[in-house]
Amino acid sequence: MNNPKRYLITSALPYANGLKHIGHLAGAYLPADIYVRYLKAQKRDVVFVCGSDEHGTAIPIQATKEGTTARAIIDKYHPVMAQNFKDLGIAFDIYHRTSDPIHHSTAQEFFTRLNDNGDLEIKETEQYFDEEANSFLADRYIRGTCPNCGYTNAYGDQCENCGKSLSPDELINPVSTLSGKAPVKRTTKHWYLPLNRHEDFLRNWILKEHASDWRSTVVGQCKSWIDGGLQARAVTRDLDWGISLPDSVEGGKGKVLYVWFDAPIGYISATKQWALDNGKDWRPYWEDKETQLVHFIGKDNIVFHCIIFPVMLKLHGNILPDNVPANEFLNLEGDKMSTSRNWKLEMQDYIDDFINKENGGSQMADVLRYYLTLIAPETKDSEFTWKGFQEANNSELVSIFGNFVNRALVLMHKLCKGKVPPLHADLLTDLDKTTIAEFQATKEKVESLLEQYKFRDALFEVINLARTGNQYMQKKEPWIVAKQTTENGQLTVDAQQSIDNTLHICLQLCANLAVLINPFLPFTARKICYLLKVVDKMLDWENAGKIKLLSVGYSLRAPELLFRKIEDSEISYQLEKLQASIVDREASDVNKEKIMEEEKKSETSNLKPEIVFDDFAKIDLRVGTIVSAEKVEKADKLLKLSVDLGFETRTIVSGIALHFTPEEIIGKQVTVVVNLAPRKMRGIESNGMILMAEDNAGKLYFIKPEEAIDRGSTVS
RNA sequence: GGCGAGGUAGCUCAGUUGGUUAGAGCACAGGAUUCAUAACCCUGAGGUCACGAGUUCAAAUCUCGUUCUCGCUACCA
Repeated sequence: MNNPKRYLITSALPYANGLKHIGHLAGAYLPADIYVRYLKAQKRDVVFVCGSDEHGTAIPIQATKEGTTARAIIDKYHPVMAQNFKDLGIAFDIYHRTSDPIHHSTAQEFFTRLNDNGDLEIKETEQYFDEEANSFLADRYIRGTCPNCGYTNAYGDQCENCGKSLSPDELINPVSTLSGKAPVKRTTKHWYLPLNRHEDFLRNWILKEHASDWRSTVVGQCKSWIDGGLQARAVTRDLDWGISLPDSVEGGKGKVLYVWFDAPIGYISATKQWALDNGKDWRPYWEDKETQLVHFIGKDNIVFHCIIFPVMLKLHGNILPDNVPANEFLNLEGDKMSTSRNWKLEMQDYIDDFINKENGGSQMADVLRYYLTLIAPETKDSEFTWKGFQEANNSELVSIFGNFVNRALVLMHKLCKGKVPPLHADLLTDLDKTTIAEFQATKEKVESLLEQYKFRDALFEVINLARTGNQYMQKKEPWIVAKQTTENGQLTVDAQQSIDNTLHICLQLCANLAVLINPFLPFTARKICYLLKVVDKMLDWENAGKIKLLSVGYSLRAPELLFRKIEDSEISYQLEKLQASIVDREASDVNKEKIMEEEKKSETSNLKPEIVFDDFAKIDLRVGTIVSAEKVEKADKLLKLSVDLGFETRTIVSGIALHFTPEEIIGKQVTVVVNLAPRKMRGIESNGMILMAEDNAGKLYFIKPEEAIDRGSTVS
């Protein structure tokens, strides 16, 4: 969109169940903030919204973990996250929260409109129900054995141990965390968003219209989803934490909006609240086609912001995003960042260790902003290393940028009496002119790159201008020129004029640097303004490229350093701290194992319901011998076995391929449930089930007779 | 297993529609300098563009295969 009337910029709503790390910052918040600061410096009409995502089942779960209420959890994390962003210079126009009444009403209205228009479908499904607690169970309230790694305490939506995402049906031996009992299946009614109806729209909109201006990772992932077949997606849940369905909806009692549905609507309600606070009208931002909507997110959020939310917006009659510049992931010191594995650098930790220290201050926020922009995962996963952080600071921010500003000010005080020297226009050399021309050239490059969301390259251009400044100063050598004195020790007129021109240009360059660096390093830009004794208004983007930002004869402040060096000791401290967190984690693993053991014990007292002998007798167990085994094609975990039971040889499909190779199990005797109803897996009919035992580590063992016995022997 | 993104100098990354000797910054080496935070400036070294075929006058770039990393997704009685 060329020259839109107004901009609406969003950053992914962080989930209010814990502190966020610098991967989140680099992915969704920092680039958005840079973009917004750039637009605002251009005096564009722009609103930057974000807020805490406070619904979903992880919140009450976290509450249980911390022994408190869901409300207390969000009230605890929301202000901390808001403060973290503020400390790091992320300047949202509003940092809202989805627990706010205005959000509840907005989300309910949104649902109602879609429902009234017939854009939702209602389906009845079976879901796990806890009879004792008299409640349907959200995925997170069901725990059981992970089918992937055998971890016995996996959640219904994801296994914390191996990270695999699950559905409750996949869990082995599911247990309700409310009562500790095994849940039962019960029918329930839910509203669905039929994405499948919108395939043509999505194909056209993403794969055609935005094939070239969206990032390839984003288009690729969307294509993958669309080609995979779009499914109707449940919009409601049986849960008590979240946004209730409107009372007017029949059969909606006890149900809430699924968090994925309400969260992005949070962008809208945040805009409403901002408008209320500022006496504005929120509607044009979401309804006028001349608004450019941009969502900044991490790659894990692509599907929601490019497929699901746009469908919702279209149905509801809102504008669609103009771009969704999703970032890839940021790794840390050679490994993926992960909250559960404790391998991370939280914003709070950085703030504590670098900003809120004696030698810290908000300049240190800019250092992090600088390095994260430098290594931003714009096209592929990238890596944060403490060594890289130190080098970026010491050899670029300190040595090139900070040093240029400092030497310009120091020389000015020494050679120009602390005042901005005049510019003798008739004496400008070619070098002076080309250097001045660089101001404007850099401005244009930065603009062009920022508008393509290429933040890393844009920042490089600014630093490069500082580098140009150093080169310029080196060639002009004002400190040498200052030695051209007359016999009585006075500086010659020529020499003074040369020095005047050189330093005038260097100082104007400093002012330009402040304007250009402002979107990236806002604290630094303001500090330069302070040193140059100009008001922040100078930072308006239209001033970039100009040579008349500072008035001749104006006296400036004594130089102060913009950045300090980061010592080796600070880096090694951080590395040790990171290593220590793993040790902690291992210690907590030991605890986890203890917990698991205790849970195992409690499982023995929490057995499955009692059955009578007849129930057991229904099961026909036989001993058989595996005569052949092969991997099932297109399945990682399945082996197709032929088992000789004496009276017949059967085909049985078993999910043990990750534990055993076909060769090593041929000839083994096994125990088989022979009267289990046949079931097709990956197109192959399985006629029975091999009995396996599983240890704490998730390792599988065959249940078999101590000595080889006749095939077909019964087991009872 | 399927799909998507990626693999380019020691490190972090660029390489537009295939077109001379593949680029930048940092780190490294040598030189110069001293206004400046042992900073700056100049010069240099460095890469079988993951691997193997193919198309072409010409391939980092296009096609096919192999392999590794990350993400999404399927199979688990």
